[in-house]
Amino acid sequence: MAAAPRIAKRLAAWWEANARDLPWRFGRATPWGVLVSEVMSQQTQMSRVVPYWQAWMELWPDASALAGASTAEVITMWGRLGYPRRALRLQECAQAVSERYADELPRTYERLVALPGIGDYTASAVMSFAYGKRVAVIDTNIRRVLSRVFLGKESMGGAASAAERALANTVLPQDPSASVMWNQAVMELGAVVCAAKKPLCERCPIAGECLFLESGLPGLGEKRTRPRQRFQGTDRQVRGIVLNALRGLSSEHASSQPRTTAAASRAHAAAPRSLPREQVESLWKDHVQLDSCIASLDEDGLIEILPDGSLRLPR
DNA sequence: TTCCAGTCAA
DNA sequence: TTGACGGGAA
Repeated sequence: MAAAPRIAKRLAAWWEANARDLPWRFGRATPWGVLVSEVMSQQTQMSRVVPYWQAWMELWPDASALAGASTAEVITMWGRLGYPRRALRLQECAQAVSERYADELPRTYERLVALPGIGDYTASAVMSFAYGKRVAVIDTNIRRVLSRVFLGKESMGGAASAAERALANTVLPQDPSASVMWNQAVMELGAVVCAAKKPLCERCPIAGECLFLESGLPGLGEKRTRPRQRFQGTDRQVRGIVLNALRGLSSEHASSQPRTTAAASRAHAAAPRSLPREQVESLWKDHVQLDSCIASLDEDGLIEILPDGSLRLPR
């Protein structure tokens, strides 16, 4: 770890020259905007997040604005970002911030992590990126980079171990401002250079300090997470199909892309229509699975089932 | 096929 | 600790 200060210096220079120009970076977003970007980025590539974040923040610039939106509109604006329960949690989070904290995002980790949909990563990211506090951020990129550089091996799957957290805290620069840049730079390096399967070591600013490279990339690409569930034919796919059909109902201008402000206004004004049972059944051949998914969507609060069996987004 | 700025419930 | 939870890109 003695090399950490030297690595931090190289990384800082690399960050200054190579940081992607994302709209919520470089002090251009409010703390709430930063939080929204982090929630949208959970398990989702940044490149896909940008247009959604811009449309979202234009429509709902602060927590109280989002708190006052209809659930149907929130789900519609979430579009095809994936994991739509995140949209529900984000609105619940907005309502909590609006009501409990007078529309001002809390400034402590403990209060942030207590909000709906905000876990350890997002709370830490907001503390660091929005408030400039010295907090170790632990995400999949940082875990991979730190494990490779300082331990010379791949990080294991599953939850971050105590050892990983200790490492992250040990190598984090003492100066708060430097710690923020460190978090962002390490994360960025993991995203664009120190990739999971094909690291671009020839373009890495700290290749000369990397124990993993020095050891010959032992176990690179080795399966270290449990096998992922196939998507085709799963409940996740069916849920997505049902939800997408309902999203298309909210307004005549519905689309899978982030809508314009004007179109969003019309969606807000229009009462969400419902999808007749007959059309619901045409969505998926296996009706047992279909009904199971409809029930789970209902339990999640993502849809409503009307007495006649038709479906709609919650009002 | 795998991976991606994770969170939550069981 | 494990499984469920979207969808798209390489």
